[in-house]
Amino acid sequence: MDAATDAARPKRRTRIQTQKREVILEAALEVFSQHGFRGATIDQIAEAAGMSKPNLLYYFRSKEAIHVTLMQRLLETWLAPLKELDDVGDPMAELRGYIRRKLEMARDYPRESRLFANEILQGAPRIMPMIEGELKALVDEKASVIRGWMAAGRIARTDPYHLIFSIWATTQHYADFDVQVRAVLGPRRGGDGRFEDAARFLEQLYLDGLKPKG
Amino acid sequence: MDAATDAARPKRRTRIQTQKREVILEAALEVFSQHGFRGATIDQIAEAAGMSKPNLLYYFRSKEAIHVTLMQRLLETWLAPLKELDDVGDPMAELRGYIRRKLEMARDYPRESRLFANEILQGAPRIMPMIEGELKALVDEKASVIRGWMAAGRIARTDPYHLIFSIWATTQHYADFDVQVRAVLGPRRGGDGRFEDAARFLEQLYLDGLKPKG
DNA sequence: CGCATTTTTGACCGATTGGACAAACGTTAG
DNA sequence: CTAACGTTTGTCCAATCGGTCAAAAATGCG
Repeated sequence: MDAATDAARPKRRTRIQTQKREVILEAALEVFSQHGFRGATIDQIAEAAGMSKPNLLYYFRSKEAIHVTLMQRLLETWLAPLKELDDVGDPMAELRGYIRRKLEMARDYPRESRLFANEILQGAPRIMPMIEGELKALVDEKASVIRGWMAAGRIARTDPYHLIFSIWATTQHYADFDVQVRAVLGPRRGGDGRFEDAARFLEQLYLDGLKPKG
Repeated sequence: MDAATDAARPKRRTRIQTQKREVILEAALEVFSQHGFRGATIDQIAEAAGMSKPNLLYYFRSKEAIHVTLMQRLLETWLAPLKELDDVGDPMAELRGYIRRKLEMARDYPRESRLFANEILQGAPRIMPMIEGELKALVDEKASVIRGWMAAGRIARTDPYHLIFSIWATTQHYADFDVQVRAVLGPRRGGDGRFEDAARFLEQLYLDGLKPKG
């Protein structure tokens, strides 16, 4: 039951090991993000990686080890946009930039978003420590930055945590609920332009809300 | 591979059948929402329903039949808040009411929200027809209502579809990503008050956005 | 080359899964 | 009582799962 920590100490790795582990992780991202952890099978991942199951298990101890390694790498990518939120920049421009970056990630890395969503939905059984650790620490830090902006009267006073949640929710929605979004918008409005439409809408929402001008 | 349509034609049902099917569906909601479709086992559902596996399979043909029946019922509950959005009411009050109702559903029926999210995440393999049918039709109708409000200058002009998406995303987030929300907020801010905090934040966001008063 | 190490594979295993089935049990109407 | 029908269960099965293992194949190296 102990967490399979393949990256615990820096093991010596041959060139082939490094390569193949990369191939496996890419294949696992594809499979896990489509079927979830329990829904995915080692055979599927092995096939997607172009190797036999025992061969795959030569590079990773277990299915869980693959998943843990994948989630660790993912979290870095995942937190990057928030890390860029800069204390000294213009508040509204910083927030707009953050929303734009998150929306771009939903567009360009939907598999990563779904993998993450799947894990959280199941109660984060394998990554809770990372949530309570790195992720919470970063959010606390940035919430504090945002609170500073509010105290200085540079943006409206509100709850910075729920502000961050709302940005996560609205942007990741376009990756996690993609099939629903496309089905509802239909072929015309649901085509390539939907991310631009979303960006325009969110910009207006976070800027002025919905109250009519006047 | 044909959809198990237990409710296709109105089969005769004894009192016991009606009762037990209800018990099974409640148990299935609990189990499916926690582990997803593939992660859940018939044994788990049977145990949660207080009966043996063969007994459960006497009332439902298969695991998939349970899931389909569950999703059909769920969709009704799920669309109810949007159905209440009233053309003739005050636009901002109507939208605020809709957000409130959706947030209450996230608070009071998180299992239903997670079950739905899980299904969409996997690509909606079992409920795509309902998404493209009932759900899309209702959204189209209400988007048209909202567009009417915009044309009349009663709320700001923007994309009504993405407005609805953003309300879904921000409210359901508190059910689907609950463990993350609670972990980030910590025991103090993540307690019972988090839904009221969220309601206050969202009300302000949808009303005025984040621009400082000036 | 020859030897050691790394990589790959086929065969196999125990556990779990969704589901089938017939027999047993309970209930009710005649 | 008893025949008919609805309900429940124990047992079983084939398929699939994650993972092991020993042996073969490939590779690196002096």
